[in-house]
Amino acid sequence: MAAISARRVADVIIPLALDTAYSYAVPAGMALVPGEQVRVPFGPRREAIGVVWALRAGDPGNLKQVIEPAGGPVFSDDLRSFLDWVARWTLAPRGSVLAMALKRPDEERGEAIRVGVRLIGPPPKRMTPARTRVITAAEGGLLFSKSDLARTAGVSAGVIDGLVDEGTLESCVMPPENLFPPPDPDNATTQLGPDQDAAARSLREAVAAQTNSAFLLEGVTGSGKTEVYFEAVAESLRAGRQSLILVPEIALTAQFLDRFAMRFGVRPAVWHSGVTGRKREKLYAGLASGEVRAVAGARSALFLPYADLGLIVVDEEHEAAYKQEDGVHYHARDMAVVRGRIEGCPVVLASATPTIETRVNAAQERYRHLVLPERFGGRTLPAIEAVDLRGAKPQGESWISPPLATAIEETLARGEQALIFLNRRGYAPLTLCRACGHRYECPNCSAWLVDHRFRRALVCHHCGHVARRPSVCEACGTVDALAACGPGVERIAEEVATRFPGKRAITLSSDFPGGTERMRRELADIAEGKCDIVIGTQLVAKGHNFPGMTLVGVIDADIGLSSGDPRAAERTFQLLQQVTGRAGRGDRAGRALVQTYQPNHPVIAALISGDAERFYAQETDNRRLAGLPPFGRLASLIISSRKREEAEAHARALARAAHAMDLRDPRLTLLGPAEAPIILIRGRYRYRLLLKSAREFDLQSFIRDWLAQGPKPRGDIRVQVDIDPQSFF
DNA sequence: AGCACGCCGACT
DNA sequence: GTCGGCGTGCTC
Repeated sequence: MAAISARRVADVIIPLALDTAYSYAVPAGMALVPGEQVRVPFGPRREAIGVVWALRAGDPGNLKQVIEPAGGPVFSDDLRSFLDWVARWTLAPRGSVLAMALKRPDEERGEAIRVGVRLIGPPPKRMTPARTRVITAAEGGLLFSKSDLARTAGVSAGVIDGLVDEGTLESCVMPPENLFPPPDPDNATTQLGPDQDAAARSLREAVAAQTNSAFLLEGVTGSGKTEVYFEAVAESLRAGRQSLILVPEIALTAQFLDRFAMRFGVRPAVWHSGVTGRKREKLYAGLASGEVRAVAGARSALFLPYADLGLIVVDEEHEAAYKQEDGVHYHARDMAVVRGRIEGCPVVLASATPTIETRVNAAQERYRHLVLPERFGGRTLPAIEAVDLRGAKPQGESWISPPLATAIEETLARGEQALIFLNRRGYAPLTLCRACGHRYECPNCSAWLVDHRFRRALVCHHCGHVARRPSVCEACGTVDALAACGPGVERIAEEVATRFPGKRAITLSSDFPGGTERMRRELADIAEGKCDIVIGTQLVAKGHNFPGMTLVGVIDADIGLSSGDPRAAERTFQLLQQVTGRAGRGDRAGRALVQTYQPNHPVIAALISGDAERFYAQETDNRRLAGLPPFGRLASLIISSRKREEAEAHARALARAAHAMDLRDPRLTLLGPAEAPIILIRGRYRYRLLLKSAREFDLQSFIRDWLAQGPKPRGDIRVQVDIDPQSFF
């Protein structure tokens, strides 16, 4: 009938750093649908697997032909629109964005055949105790996997083989294990409080309506946010649709998965970049078929090919881990909102400390704001006091002020635990020579080298450069004249050891020797009260629970306040709020002492007064006045090269190009090159040019033009664009 | 990302 | 003469 339709052309995107779709002739008789994966010839002697972005009738001319369909999940219209949108927003080639969704499962190996056995025949002629146990365990004729049956009967696999030979057991092929048992929406065991219930009802209604909307679900730790959004997940399950719960990388813990299992009877499918091999294949297949109903995943889970997405939750939406800073630069929280809009499903952003961006979106009613006002257990917040270091400066090599030292003594005397927080790894942030004043700087980044006494090394915290800690000054040759300046957690540990002899102290930082396993054991020890003092970096502020801490001491609350980042104040406030919030046990409120040279700084003052709302209001005003996000836009151009001079020269050339284009537009400011330090990451020198513009100005088209008209990167130079998180409603 | 082409210096 | 270093540009 329709012989003409045989002349079809497929526009294919290849998962490489290419933005253009390439057209291929579809051979007569090959059935293809848009979104299907295909194998195509690519270049003189290469084949590639790409995705059919569009199919159209047309003259194939002398186009190359599609080789064959390549199997795997079909990329839905929604998913392709989403990938197009992300590519446009991030100014990345579409192929690069596709590559994030198309990490091909490893070449499929044949399904491993699992052997199962079943009781069928008469007992064997010769009975033994081991054989009796097996027969009893296999009672009922059900199919058991060989290894399971051997384990439950307490015998070795040989006994089972013997029974198969006797004809008592029959061996057969096990059906493949169901890796993704369906969660049960009606498995709830706990009752929600009235506030939780009201919030849950709003979310359930939005999920049931199957239309797009965004929510900010705000509630302090312990207010039961998770239980509330679990109700939205349950509603999505009842509707037969899929749910995605995005969590910051560190939060994909057994703890979270068990909590999910408690509510739904089974754990959710898990996604992060470490999921490989057969697990990954199965997840892809299960997502495409709709069999996988709930996924908990890190930010990259946002790009998976869901068959029918009914809900996206972004847990801890304020977490910086949602921002991807290499390859395609994107913010998963914001892209989640966009995917929800395209898929037509609700998006829930949950946090105890929402970002300013999200607060503003809620205040402007782009997001619906659901608030859980109370701590569920009714636990009181700790009393927070400032220790003004201008008056109570510790003497000499000491960093613990007299008031803090006294508080620690009192705490230990009551047999309770104390947490000492300093967000600085290593022993000392600066090393200099007492004889000539020479400062040890990173040869790559011009940052100070941090003394790591435990490792006997000077380390750059920007690029990871490591040098042996010298005994002779590299500048003047004086022997043993190096002086450590300022404290890191290792140095605090040293002070704790001399001040509180006989007490057990543990230092927790990302340098923790012995890996995750040892860290887990130490954390368990802390929870059981086997430790008196914990000293830690921001690692102790998130994730791990310290049930018995009654005192928190902050050694230097001013760290982070003077950085040029527009989010520095907000981040510092949230970090300090989280860590001081660790003080207190179930039975009574704790106490937090915060050492600072700037007790009147808005961040410190807000922390002490506990008036977070006032702080956020002030900070929002500041952002508005300064034209910073979310009221203005920020973007960075990241110029990177293996050669430092190349990166620097290109940054200068781009800055000159901006002036040549007469872009001294008052709406747009170019910061740098002087303001930005060069840092070395994974062997490449990175240079950031910051661009600031007024809200209505189209930063993206400007950058696109600018990059098109400015100097072309030559050789090894790469230019990447990082558009600041925004609102999309 | 590959892969070819091309233009240079060092070798059988 | 040609082998191979890697800088540049293209892939329907």
